[in-house]
Amino acid sequence: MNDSEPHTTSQNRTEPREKRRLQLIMATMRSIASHSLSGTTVSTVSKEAGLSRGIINLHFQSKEKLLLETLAYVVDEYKALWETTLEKAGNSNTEQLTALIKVDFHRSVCDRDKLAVWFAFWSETKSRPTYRKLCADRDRAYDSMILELCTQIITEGPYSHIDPESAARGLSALSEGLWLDMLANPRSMTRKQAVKISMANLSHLFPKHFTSKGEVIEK
Amino acid sequence: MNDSEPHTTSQNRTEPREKRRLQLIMATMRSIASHSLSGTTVSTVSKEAGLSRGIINLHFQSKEKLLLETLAYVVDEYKALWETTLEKAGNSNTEQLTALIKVDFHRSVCDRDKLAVWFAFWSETKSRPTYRKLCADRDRAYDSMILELCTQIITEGPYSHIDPESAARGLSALSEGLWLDMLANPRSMTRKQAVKISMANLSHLFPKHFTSKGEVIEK
DNA sequence: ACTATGAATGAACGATTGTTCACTCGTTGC
DNA sequence: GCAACGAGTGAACAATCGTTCATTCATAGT
Repeated sequence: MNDSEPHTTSQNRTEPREKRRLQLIMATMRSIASHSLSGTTVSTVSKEAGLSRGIINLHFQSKEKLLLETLAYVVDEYKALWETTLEKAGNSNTEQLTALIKVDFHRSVCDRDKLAVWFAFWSETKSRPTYRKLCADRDRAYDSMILELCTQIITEGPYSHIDPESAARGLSALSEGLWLDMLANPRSMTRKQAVKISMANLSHLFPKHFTSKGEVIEK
Repeated sequence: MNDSEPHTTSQNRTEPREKRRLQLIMATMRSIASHSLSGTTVSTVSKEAGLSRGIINLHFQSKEKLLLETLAYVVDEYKALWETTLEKAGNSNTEQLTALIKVDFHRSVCDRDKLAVWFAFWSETKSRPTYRKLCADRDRAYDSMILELCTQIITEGPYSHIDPESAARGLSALSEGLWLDMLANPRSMTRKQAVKISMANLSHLFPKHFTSKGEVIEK
């Protein structure tokens, strides 16, 4: 009786509040990925969700708040994956750093729709302080953790010629650059290649800790 | 007599065609930087240029074409700087690679308005093939040159364990990631630091060719 | 000094934007 | 089975979008 509901299996007329909100956030990500941020309107999102235009103002007060919650969603998801992965990883600095790198290229992070969302908001941080605040939230935790690991590994090495700050910033910048390549040129940059490049970089930076094949050298 | 003309010194009523076009492209870059791409309208651009709304359709047929020419402008400027720098640089592979890295952090490339333009369009490449084509134009020349240099240096080293392709892609990804940091967080990432990080990376990658202080090792 | 030229303007257009709200309709409790 | 509730709808709104074009005005040629 009810046909052609895009992207949702069961389309009950009334869904639990939280489920609808998530559905709309997903639709927003798809819209940003396929129409870009400047082309994303209330119409494109609601059409993507298979619902009416009014639904967005019902569940989020405005389009702007929907966009903010969409950004918050990918930020929170990244942070959550990041934390659980770090807990599961071994206690050694090398294992933790390896885990951190691999999270960056985890399937759920490198989803093309999500990458489009990241860069859409990143590119607007200069003019929109609210976006910058949310992105900075992610950066802070990530940067301080990676800096701590680099500092400890440099002491362990010892790698007396390496500046911890520069090493840490270089590592995170490399991940971001590889993300951009995956977004802009997915055919020539896969998750697998990105991991390979990142781990190779680690082995050149800390040759006493990482092999050129991306393996960790046990003590 | 004639007061408050934004961003232009002499504001003759009629300017040469090419001068006006450039003025509008500059205004577009400032608008993208301060209002973001999704917030850039014909009104914001013309206001930034201190001219009327109709001026855009007069000199460019449409807003879309103005945006495309703005992207083409930064692409061409980057390529031109890139080529002249390469010509001026020494003949050795190390000097050329160093020159290539330094171009990426040249003052005119890392101008914050231009970085905003780069990322604004990059973030839309997924949904706009026209943008992707222009960006890919830059990438092609850059990537093939950097790959060639890496291949030769690896042979010279020799660095038998390094994959040229991965090394080249890692280098360009690092530059892109550092650009993003300069855009999103200009206080903690300066051009000077970016060069330092890039050159340090080079010294870890090719230790027989580059010192840890960013100097080239002469044969 | 006067006219011809074309660059620049800005009011007006239809289309589309985000938002509102009177309404419809499925669900739940009695 | 019926009434009460609330999630969802979509026509209508003012505002703004990109674009058009008759008009204005500075400049150059005679």
